[in-house]
Amino acid sequence: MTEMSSATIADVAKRAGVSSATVSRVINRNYPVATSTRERVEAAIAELGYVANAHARALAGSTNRTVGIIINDVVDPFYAYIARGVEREATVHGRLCMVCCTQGSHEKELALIDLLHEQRADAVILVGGAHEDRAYAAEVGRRARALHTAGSTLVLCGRPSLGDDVPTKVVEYDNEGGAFAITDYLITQGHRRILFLGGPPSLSTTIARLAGHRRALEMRGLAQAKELVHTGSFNRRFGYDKVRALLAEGLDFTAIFAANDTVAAGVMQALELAGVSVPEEISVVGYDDVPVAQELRPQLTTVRIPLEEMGRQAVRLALGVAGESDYLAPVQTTTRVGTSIVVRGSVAPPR
Amino acid sequence: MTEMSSATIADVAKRAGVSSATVSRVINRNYPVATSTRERVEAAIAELGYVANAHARALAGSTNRTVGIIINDVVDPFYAYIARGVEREATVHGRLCMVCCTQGSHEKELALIDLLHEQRADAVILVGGAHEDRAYAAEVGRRARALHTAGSTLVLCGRPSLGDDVPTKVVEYDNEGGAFAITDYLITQGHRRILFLGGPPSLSTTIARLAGHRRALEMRGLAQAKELVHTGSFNRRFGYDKVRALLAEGLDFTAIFAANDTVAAGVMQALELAGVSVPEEISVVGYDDVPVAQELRPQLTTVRIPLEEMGRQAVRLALGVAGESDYLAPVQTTTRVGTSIVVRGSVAPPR
DNA sequence: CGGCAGCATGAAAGCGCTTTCTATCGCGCG
DNA sequence: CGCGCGATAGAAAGCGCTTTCATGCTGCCG
Repeated sequence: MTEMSSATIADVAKRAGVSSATVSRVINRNYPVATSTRERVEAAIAELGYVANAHARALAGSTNRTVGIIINDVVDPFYAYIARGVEREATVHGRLCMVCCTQGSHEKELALIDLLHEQRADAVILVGGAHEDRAYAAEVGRRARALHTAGSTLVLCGRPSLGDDVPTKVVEYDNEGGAFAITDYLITQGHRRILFLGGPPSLSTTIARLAGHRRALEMRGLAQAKELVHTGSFNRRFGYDKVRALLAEGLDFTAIFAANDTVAAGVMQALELAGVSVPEEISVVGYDDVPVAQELRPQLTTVRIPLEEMGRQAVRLALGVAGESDYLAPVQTTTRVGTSIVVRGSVAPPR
Repeated sequence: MTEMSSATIADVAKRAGVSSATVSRVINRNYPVATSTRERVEAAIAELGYVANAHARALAGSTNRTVGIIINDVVDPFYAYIARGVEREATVHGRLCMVCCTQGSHEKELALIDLLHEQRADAVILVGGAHEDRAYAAEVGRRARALHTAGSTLVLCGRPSLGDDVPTKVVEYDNEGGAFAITDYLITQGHRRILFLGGPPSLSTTIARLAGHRRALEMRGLAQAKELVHTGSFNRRFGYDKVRALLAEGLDFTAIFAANDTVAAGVMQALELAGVSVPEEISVVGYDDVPVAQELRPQLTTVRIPLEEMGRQAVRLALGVAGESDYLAPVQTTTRVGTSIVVRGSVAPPR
């Protein structure tokens, strides 16, 4: 309590009158130690306020008992829910969780993978859609291999695989299917002219959602009007601005499929301001089912993604936790979770 | 790339035909190395895909270049914004950020402080109000001392100091002042019977907000009606249920001061359902100014806390980043950030 | 009563780095 | 021409732990 630097295992050993090996065994409970000795050691630990040094441990042993997660932004609920799943599942497996944010920068993302590798994280979980970019993908691939060589795992969570020759694990959700389902829902409600709004055009997430949307239109024999697709970004502002502009220019549509709930919130605000009632005049749907969907009035019909579950799956996959009956199966490398529509009050048949 | 375990500094040294000391110096740039040698070493590093081992480094050197933050829940915006500040400021100072969640459990919180201590984090930041509990406070104090002894720092962020004899640093916000200000605002608008709703009664946060509320009432010479104070919890459900109940029982009030924005959201929902218009019939205010405040209709008048800034300050304080001109001042140990009212549309004079 | 399981403990070799402390080389200066 | 010094590089000692291997001891069987 009074010394300026922490007690080491050797200090504890001296105080308890044993060797450091014995102290280590008491701490790790991985080897029989006489009860009396154990008690003496435990007393010494308490008296000295000894706290093990995780680095020395990681160096001597092998694993650091840590998992890393790389996301865009902790404040964004989409990422926050996944992070929560990762954190909780990591805790279940006795791991600490290092959360890193890229703020959307590829460079930072790559640097963070390296940093987490240096920390010898048991797993590095990369969350969120990826932009199409060969050079970038190659860099990620290189790091996946390095991690693999070092006995760790890169998990892609919510983005497509890098190919069979890159040693990653992946947790997917049915992005395309959700978009298909909700578009089809809109169509069965009678909508024919549906505005697709938002999402960075080169992001895998946007591409998949748009693909599902188009497939539904095609299946119902509807033409895909070019003027009805406006990609851009995932923020609220985009939804707001775009709807105001499109309304002003008099574009004809009866429903809006916002690429995510945040965009939908902007859309609803613009509609409110323009005096357009939802769902009577215009129907609106979103994607993700984050809390804002339930704050909106009317509440938003959207596609639910089991975000927290994805986070949990990512760490299970990485840590190789056995699934149901796969003790003979090859190591599992991909998990896919489903999406589902959540019907609330923002959709009605067109007038 | 093909070997199964990672390359070490010794491998790099051998490949470059130098000693490991030289490799270390090339990596750390903290000692002159001839250009030709440097280039040879760098080439070897690239060829081998060498990645430093942060544990060996932390063990040999001293700091782990890591800060830990302990919060209730990543998904809660109150914590998420603080976490964002911590993460960003940590990044600025070249630190990695370990985020841990307690889910409200004291035991888990204490265990996490220990875990972060084991990881030799440069700082451990404990976020959020604290329950009054002497035994618990003593445990936290013990850990603060242990951390201090080990050369690290425990930072209390948004909770009161443990006393001068406990070596912590603290980042406060003017909790009481914000509550005072917003209550006074309500009073100057003409409200006399203000319902105070929510917040765990033994939580420091609730206590401070309630104190500010009471001080404002007193200052205006208003009696504090006992039936107008209902503490409980910080969740939406509480606000919803309580308002429904109180409305049913016919309690007389013209404004509601929700202990935080989340409770206010529940309050607004209950009011909406009961057909009570806000702010015409009842005015509502909240606390925190998290995003939901702007989603509500009408938008919520509330107290803004510079959450992200608090997170940043916590890191700066812990890392001892020099403030303005304090190179002669004693080490700074407390920072206090202000709160301010944000006026939106949820308040009007009573009828 | 001797010897040999078998349990409890200790000694010591690393784990992969950083960092003194030395050693070497070439050169300028007296 | 010899000496000392600056500029580089290497040797080696840890950092605090885990783990293998060796050892001492108790006690039981023959």
